[in-house]
Amino acid sequence: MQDHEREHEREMEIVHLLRAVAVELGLHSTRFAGRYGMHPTDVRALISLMDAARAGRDMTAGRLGSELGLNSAGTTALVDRLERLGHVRRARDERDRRRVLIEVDERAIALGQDFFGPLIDRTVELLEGFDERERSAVHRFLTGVREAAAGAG
Amino acid sequence: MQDHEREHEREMEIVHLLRAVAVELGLHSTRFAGRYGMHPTDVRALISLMDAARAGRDMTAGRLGSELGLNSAGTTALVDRLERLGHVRRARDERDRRRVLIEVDERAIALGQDFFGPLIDRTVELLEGFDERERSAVHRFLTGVREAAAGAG
DNA sequence: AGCAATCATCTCGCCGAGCGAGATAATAAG
DNA sequence: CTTATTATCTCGCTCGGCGAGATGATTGCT
Repeated sequence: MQDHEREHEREMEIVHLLRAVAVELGLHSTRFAGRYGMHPTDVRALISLMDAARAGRDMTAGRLGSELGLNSAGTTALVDRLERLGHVRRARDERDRRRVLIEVDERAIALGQDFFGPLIDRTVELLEGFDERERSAVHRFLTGVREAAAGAG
Repeated sequence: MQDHEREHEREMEIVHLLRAVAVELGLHSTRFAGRYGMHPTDVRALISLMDAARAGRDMTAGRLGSELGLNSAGTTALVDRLERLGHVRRARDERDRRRVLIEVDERAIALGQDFFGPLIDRTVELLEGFDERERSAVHRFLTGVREAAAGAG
């Protein structure tokens, strides 16, 4: 076998690893959802809401729905479910009273940290064993894949 | 700001990048599903089936369902859908006639390659710009995360 | 061999997530 | 001030997935 063939196999192995990781992370979210009586979409919604909160942006019902690819009916149902579970609150936007702001409850945030925290910690530990050039490689790889996935299809 | 704090921020940035990649790959699968009249579960099923085929393992209805976290009723419905679309065939296992082997149709494989091929190619190209130590870093990172996600929760 | 227990899949009836169409209320445009 | 647009919600429906249980095939026990 030639060198460049061997190299290509090595690259394909990484591609399959990446897919396996994506699947595994999906399953992890699903376990989280199931444990707290939610569905995958609800978890994705909480993640979007926490991202927005961390970035200091406020989130409306409509924006949440469009990020998740839901139409308005589905979005209303989603927020109803999360509100019923006590994970979010609805609040009218006083500047534009057509809009409904969705606020995450502090306990939902704590729940998410309890569940995803260990995984995040393990990942950070892993990265602490890397030197700067290796971390940079991981960073470039992930950035490149994200752009390829967002751009393709 | 201290050095180790800066380093920790860099590591958390990678953690968030990883999550973003997982989300983006999920959305990409969803687009593929929507384009061909399928649901996310159907795509995951085809991926499992192709993985098995590539590894030379044959896949039964029950094993497929358990990999996807479906019960037997849901599995039957899933295989019905895929069969109706012509993506798979049912075949009795002649060694153990209780079992139903699921075979992927060649055209379904071609479909998947058409859709995921460009993304895979872009990823391989990306990796070709990496030297062996960098590739090794990416490989170790993905392996570590996969194990952490599989083990946690 | 013969009968019970187990296993793999399928059928039936139901629940609930998400969609399309359209209603309602608030804001913007003319 | 009337009309168009925007944000959300309501209603009725489809269909993926579940629980319970039926059916057919295999294995174990005696």
